[in-house]
Amino acid sequence: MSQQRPAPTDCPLRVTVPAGTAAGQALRDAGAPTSGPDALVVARDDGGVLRDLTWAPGTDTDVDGVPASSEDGRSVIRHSCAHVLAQAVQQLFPEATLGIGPPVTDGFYYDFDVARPFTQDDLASLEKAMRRILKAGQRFSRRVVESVDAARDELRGEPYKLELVDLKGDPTDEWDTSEVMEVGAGELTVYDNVHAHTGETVWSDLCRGPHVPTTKHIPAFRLLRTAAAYWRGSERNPQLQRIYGTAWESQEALDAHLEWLAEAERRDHRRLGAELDLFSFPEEIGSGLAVFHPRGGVVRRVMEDYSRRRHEEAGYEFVNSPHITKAALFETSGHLEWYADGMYPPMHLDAELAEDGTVRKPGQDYYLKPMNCPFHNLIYRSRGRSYRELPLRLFEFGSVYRYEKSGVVHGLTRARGFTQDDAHIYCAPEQLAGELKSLLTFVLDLLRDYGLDDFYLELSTRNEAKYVGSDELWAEATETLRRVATDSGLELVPDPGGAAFYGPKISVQARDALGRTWQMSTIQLDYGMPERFDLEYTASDGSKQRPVKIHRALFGSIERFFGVLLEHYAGAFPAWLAPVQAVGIPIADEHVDHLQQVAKALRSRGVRVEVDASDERMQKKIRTHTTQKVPFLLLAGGQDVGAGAVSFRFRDGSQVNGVGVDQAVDAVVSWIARRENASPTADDLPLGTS
RNA sequence: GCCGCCUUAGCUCAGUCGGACAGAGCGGCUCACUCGUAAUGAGCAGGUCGGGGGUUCGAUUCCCCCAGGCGGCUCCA
Repeated sequence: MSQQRPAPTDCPLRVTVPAGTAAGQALRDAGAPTSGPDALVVARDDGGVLRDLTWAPGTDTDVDGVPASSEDGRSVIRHSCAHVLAQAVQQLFPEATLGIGPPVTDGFYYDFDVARPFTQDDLASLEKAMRRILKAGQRFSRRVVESVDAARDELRGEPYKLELVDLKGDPTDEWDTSEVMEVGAGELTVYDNVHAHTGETVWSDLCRGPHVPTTKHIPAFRLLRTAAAYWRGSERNPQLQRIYGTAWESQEALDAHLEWLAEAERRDHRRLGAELDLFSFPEEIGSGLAVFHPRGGVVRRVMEDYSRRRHEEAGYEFVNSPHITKAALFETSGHLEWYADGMYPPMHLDAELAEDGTVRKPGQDYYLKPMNCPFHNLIYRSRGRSYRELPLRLFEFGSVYRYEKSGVVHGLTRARGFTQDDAHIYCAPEQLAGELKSLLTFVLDLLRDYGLDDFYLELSTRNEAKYVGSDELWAEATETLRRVATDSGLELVPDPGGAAFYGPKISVQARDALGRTWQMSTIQLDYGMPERFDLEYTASDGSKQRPVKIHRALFGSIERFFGVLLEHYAGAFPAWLAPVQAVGIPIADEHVDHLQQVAKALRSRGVRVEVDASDERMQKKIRTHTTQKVPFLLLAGGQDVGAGAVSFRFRDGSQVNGVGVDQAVDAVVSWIARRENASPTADDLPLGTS
């Protein structure tokens, strides 16, 4: 079921390039491919820097050829393709000025300042113009600009490029120009696109490079969509018009990528949610607020039940807290100070006016909760705590509401109301490392039980503009998390500035069946909240001590996790989670009773089973329940009834006929009980024909 | 929040360059068929063309506002 993007290849070819010889020449002499998906597009020098193939080292240098089909090769193709796009845009829209045009994961974009936004039709004409450019075989020719002033002069019609030139000289600016591969590090370079025959420069762009030798080395591309984007990523800046595209080393690779995109669209949880009758977002309720239908509700309940059980086994205690609270609680926690923008506005209650209209009683602001943790602090504080109680692990499926900006709401994965599987662990400082370690193991094990098994970790560190607490505590907390993360042996990716205001966090990123990554669990360290709420415990020596708090969500949000699993499984949930686990399909009416008996036996053992007694034809029923992704279809006709048997049909179309009813029931029940995440097929269900 | 696009039956979508009873497939319901592994046939019902305002003799169609959605940007406790 898993479908991945076209895999990059790597077929390194290393040669020694003699001083003064072009790297491309040396590689060609060594027999490097010059056409096809493995054709070299650039070279990597012995310092790891990517160079144009025309680059000629000053001394003898070892270089690697970089094939088009490698990750680096693809990036270069995409970057060059972005240039071709920009050239096409300025051909068709001469007034357009240029922003930046870097390669990104699976593609590239280029930003333009244009009089009117691009339309779909524009994309079609731009693709046409780009094909003409590719066909013309323009050469990408690197040129070092003598001075910053010369560059300014050359770029006088390009205000955004000028800004980049000026920024380059300003090391205090936080905008990293190298990241977007636009302006060179030590010097300013321009790439001229040179006509294949006349040698005339057709178009130029300020750019670090490197680039493919000629536009013929961009074998396949597609423009995908248009969007607006703020210049240099800040909403204080003007919005430019961005065009996204993708480019690949071959038509086949492009086609595979487009097919991957189409598969992602087919799996979109919003689409599957409607098709499988799982949930919806009624307009009447409001943006980002879902209702779960019976079938979605079952899946959710099973997900939650299993999680509950595992948490109980791991020493968690279950608590509950209300959805709204007076403002004071979020003043204490700091939410109103730091995150009021993300909260629904308050309800003002209980105010009373006197006869003359003056306020007699001021009233209170009540807020919908965006987080559960302040409530759990109150539970902790409800009585004195002993060190013997620690770690105290409080767990809640807590519904929270966050006023997400209208443009970011997205199905179940970014909602305004959702349920966190939220736990807060209060422990003594010396328990912290051990608790974090077992916590990470617990989290990963549980995610694996739901069928996700490809992880990496992200360490989010302090956002200097938004934090509370002392430097020492942050440093200590961050170091502790880093150690636990490193010890896990998983890949660790830094996320500077990504922490919440009260502490650093580790997040578990999971890759799904399409290779996409999702942030799942978060483990957050918090010294600040215990202080704000003045939480204490009595230590063994009778002294009062401050506990450390760990915030931890495993699914993150139930809704989001539901959406991720739905896409991961393309709607074909594992049998233990499937809303309907088995459907009985009679060949004719006279076989219904037999299947009702089978269904009764299954139901008595906890299986969610239905019998389709409608007067559709059997073939139609098979189709219906296959498209509904039911894992076990149990057919019965005259032969089965006569033999006291049923015939299995699975999602993949495989079948096992004439299985005795007892054996069939046992097989289904045990498959579900084992929580097998694969779809059952004739091959892996142990069924003998009776 | 910002930019662009979109909203026609439960779902997916035609259609109306401002003019006649707004169409199809799927789904639903009814009837017939009783069938061995992905769509049996026939009939019926179902739409204030997202909501409000404006322009016009006339608006589903043009304009404005609002809501909801989509793609991005920004944001993301």
